[in-house]
Amino acid sequence: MTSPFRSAQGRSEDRAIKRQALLTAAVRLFNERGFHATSLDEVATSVGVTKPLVYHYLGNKDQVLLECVSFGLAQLREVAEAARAVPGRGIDRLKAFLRRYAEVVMGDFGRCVIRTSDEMLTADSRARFRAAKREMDAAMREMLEAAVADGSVRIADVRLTAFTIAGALNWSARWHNDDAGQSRAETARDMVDILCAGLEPR
Amino acid sequence: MTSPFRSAQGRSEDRAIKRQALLTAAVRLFNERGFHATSLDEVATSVGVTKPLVYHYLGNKDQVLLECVSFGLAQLREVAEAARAVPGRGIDRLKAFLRRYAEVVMGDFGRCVIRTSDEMLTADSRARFRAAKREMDAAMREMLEAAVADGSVRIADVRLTAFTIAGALNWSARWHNDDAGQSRAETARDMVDILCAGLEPR
DNA sequence: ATTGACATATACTCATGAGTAACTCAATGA
DNA sequence: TCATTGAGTTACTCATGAGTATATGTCAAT
Repeated sequence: MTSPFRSAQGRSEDRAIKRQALLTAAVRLFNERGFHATSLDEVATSVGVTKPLVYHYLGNKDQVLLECVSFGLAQLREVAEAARAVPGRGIDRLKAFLRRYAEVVMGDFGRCVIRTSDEMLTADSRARFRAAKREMDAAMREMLEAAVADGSVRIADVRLTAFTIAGALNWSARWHNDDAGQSRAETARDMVDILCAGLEPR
Repeated sequence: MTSPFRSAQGRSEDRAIKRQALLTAAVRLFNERGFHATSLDEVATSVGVTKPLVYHYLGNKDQVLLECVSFGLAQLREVAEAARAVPGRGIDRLKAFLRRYAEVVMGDFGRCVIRTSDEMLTADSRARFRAAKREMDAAMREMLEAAVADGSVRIADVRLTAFTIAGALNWSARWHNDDAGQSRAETARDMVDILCAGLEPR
């Protein structure tokens, strides 16, 4: 039982929870209807509050979107981080990375990263968005190169292979449906197997 | 030299040319700035005319977009048609199809197909758009199944493989740049090799 | 009790962009 | 030569949605 008199900390936790609820509502609507077709009014209403509150917690529409994609990109960064610690050969780390990458991309914030294209953001936010995406791309290439280096895969063109694999996984953000067919984890596993079948040396 | 007195046919050719010019201008801007961020005013101005003329030739904004994606999907349909006539094993037809598919997807109208998501269209147009996309998906699966049938590839899950390959190729619509790096044809060829390496039986 | 900080709402402003009415002008055809 | 048609324009209407000014209530600390 918590006391009804919330401490300063309690209040700021409260605020963080509300913030997150608003952010999640926003990202869901963005994914469902598209960013431009979603008004902040709708975001607010979907949580039972009014628009100015969205500005209070999250700022203007551009900032809301930036926050959503930043969150998604942070999840992807964590996935890369975690994959580096996986034991085994390069390809094992790579596969672990790709699987978890795909799982994130099928989630709310990951989907938003994929569906958001640069022109939706202001010049400022756009620069940060692109930088974070480049970082992910670099992480993917590094992992490919490490696997090449330890001989667990054979790759002619790392850059193109990275784009190809990323594209295949990213696209699941468009078609995967949680309520039908395989789960995210199953889908991710199978896609990764399909993609990596051609990488292992014969 | 054509006569300055254009015949009825000449005039309707003229009209078709102008129509196409407007459509191309529209698709380029949609790709560059995004559909919602592009006004029909800008489309008109980019060709040196005024907005009502766009309505005169192409109809409302939804119809313009539908026309763009229909054109892109028609190109893809042609590609599928042509690939069926390619001689050789199933995998040869498949590879020919995928290469040309990728090339289309890196072009103006193909890119627009990829970048357009359902919610941008009215319910009516959306239905037609989805139907055409399903048709393409079916074509891709058919080609995979044919290659499985004649033993030139081994595939565990045709549906998922189709999504995976399509995703990898579709994504090039997002990153490929005509003015830098490899040409469309080179890029397409190399992506297809990467993707098919894992399909051929060992 | 009083003050101040924060949460939340009402009720606006303002810009933008879709879509249209209505006009002009030129060529075509009877 | 006059009527018709189609190309193209100007100058609007109208809805929507981003963003804000300002009011109100509520809690916590003094």
